[in-house]
Amino acid sequence: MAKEVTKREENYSQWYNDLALKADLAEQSAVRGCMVIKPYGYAIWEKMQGLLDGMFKQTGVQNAYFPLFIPKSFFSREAEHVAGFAKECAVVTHHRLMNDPDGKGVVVDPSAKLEEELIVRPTSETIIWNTYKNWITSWRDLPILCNQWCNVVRWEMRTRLFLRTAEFLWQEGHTAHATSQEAEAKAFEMVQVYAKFAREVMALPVIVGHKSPNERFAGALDTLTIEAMMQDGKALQAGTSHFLGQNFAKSFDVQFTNKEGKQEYVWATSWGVSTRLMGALIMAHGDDNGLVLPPKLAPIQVVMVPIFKTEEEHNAILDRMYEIKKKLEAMGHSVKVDDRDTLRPGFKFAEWELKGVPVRIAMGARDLAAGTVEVARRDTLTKETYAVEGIESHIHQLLDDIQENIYNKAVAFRESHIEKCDSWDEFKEKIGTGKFLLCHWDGTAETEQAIKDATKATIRCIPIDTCVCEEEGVDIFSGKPSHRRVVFAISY
RNA sequence: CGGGGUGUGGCGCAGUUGGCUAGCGCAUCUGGUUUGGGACCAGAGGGUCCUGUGUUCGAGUCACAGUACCCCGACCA
Repeated sequence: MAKEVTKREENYSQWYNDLALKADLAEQSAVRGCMVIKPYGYAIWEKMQGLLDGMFKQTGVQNAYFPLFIPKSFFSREAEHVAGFAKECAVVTHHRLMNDPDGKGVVVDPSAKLEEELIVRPTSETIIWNTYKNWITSWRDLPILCNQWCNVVRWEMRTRLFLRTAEFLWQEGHTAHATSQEAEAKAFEMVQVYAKFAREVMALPVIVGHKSPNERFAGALDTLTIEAMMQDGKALQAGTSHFLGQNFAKSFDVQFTNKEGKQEYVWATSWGVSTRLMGALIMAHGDDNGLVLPPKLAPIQVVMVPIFKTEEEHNAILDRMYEIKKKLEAMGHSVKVDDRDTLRPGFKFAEWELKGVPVRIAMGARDLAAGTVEVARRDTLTKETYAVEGIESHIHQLLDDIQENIYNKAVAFRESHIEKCDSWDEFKEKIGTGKFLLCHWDGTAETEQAIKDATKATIRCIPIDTCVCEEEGVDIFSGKPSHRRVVFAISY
């Protein structure tokens, strides 16, 4: 069958790659560093999109769309921002192809050189702020709360399926406010939206916190993040929300007349999550049998596999299954009846497990006679037999249980891989073993850099809600006084 | 861009000190038997051995160059 997924212990990278490819989520594209998201994988992304979008709208955010191409000159407006992105951009230099005069194929027409090069957006702050300039004149125009779902391109040196591809899908929210306080509050509100989504929908426990100055987004005054732990103990930044201050407003000269009639620069935020969340899902919940999807994101929540010997038997079982399907669908669940008569049940079981379907219902001749079904849950790989009568309410409850169990399992994993650490020797020893370490830090970039150089570990965040970290102590590296612990980890 | 590795039917691989008709497993197709955890038997189809140059009577195998991909760093959502 060659469908088995590599064991996690042997090579985590390989395991992850196999899982993403074999579970039918994606495949490597012919274009370097890019990926093809297959229908099954995209269905999961669509669910994420839909649920997130609903949450955004509840906070007053509206969707809009801005151009893919950004004139090169826009990037030179915000000095810090360009330093963060200029090195890894795809650049459009020509607008026409021609037949190769020397032979076959096509070449770039040298006469079609662009006056000014266009950059394929790596993020849209610049073009959006250039646009906002036209939208904002008075305090009455504020706030502007826009989000766009789009693709962006960053020419990364090394790519990794879902986690770091040259092109990826994401949403980027960009807001404009009259006051610093309002903008900061918005940045905070949005990171909390991400945390809620991660915890309640993705069943992914995350730590919310501030980034250290070193790890901040290029051009931001403050970056808020949700940090998740993968099953190898490494950290993954799953979403960010930035308080941009007046940096972009000043670069693009976006001023408004306030209530006192004075000109003032606008305050900004931006925030985003990407298809990297798909990577988080795979790495946080997957096991050696394949993907484990939280019911709220599973494109198929319940799969039904008939077990039969004859066509009559098959049809009889399918009839019963469609009845159950109808009831479950009426309750809002997505159900698939696997009526393929060319494959054996064992094959189907393995295949749906690989794809992470939360609940499987099997029904054979014995069940048909007894009025029962076999219900298997993906998260625990356990099976139980139930009466068909009233099965739908049981399944309904079971899906909730699975959602909760997957989350609890991930929380338990994280709790067992996170600890306080107050000794530098201990830190060096433990940080490489797949743990988050809560340590005192003196707040300086120098210390952070020194620790990174020595161990590759970075400050993932200065947590604000997950653990009690406000306490006096001394920096683990420098020995200087510190008022709180921060999260150190090796990251993706 | 540095260090390492790999390119052989759709996928995964073997191929000895260069040797005669390039193999194996999976997948595919046909027929039959099967069907409560990835079926079995029989038969069939499918290859510019990454590209180029060289060495040689003879290259999948050796040399050089190029190229693609993977892994480890630096960079990053």
